[in-house]
Amino acid sequence: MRQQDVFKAMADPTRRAILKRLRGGALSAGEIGEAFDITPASLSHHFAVLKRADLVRTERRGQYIVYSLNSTVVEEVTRMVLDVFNAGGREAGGQ
Amino acid sequence: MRQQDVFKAMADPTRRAILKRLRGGALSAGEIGEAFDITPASLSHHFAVLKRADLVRTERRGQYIVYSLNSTVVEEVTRMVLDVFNAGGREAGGQ
DNA sequence: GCAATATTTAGATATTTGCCTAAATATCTA
DNA sequence: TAGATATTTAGGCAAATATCTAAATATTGC
Repeated sequence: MRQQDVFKAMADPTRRAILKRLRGGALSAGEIGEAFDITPASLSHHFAVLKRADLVRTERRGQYIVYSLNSTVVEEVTRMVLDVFNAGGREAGGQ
Repeated sequence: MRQQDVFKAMADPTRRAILKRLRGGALSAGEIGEAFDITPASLSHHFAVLKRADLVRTERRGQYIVYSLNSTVVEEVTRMVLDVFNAGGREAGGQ
């Protein structure tokens, strides 16, 4: 999980909204897309960014592909934030 | 402190490195710049982004302009991350 | 006040990003 | 296997971003 990918992924409002939609549980790509006025192709691009950052996991369920939050994410992203600002006293660099 | 500005600001590796340089205490623009192979003008642009996100504060000290981390930042940014992933049980939305 | 130093602003250029349409791929059902 | 549905990939365009050089602004010390 690279800091660069994670922060880049979270910098887009649509992607943050996708993550928030997933807080309630796993959803298919189509179900996620219902909330956005954007083509499926563009959505798919955002999914790819979120996956590369390892913020979401996917699983094919028949015809659908189901997305869910990577459950370890909160802790890891929080750690990254603390790393940048040095809270927690560590000096180690996350890059 | 808008989520959009904060996450955008943190998405750039140079800006994260600037923040990390400031963990040790306040530094002038020039002192910060010593660590980067980039023109003062480009640095200044990054400072503006960090200031707009309210991640850093500035103070003129004679000829110099001194940058420091906004000390309330760690808590606020962490709260934003938790908001996106819903840790902490809140439902309220940070936009 | 002038020259020197520090920083920002303006304007230009190259890269990246987000979105679209069209086409490809995967799975289901008849 | 053919047709329908769900999702991704490819290719292109416009807007945003990161960088540069040059010029402007602010402050110090003589």
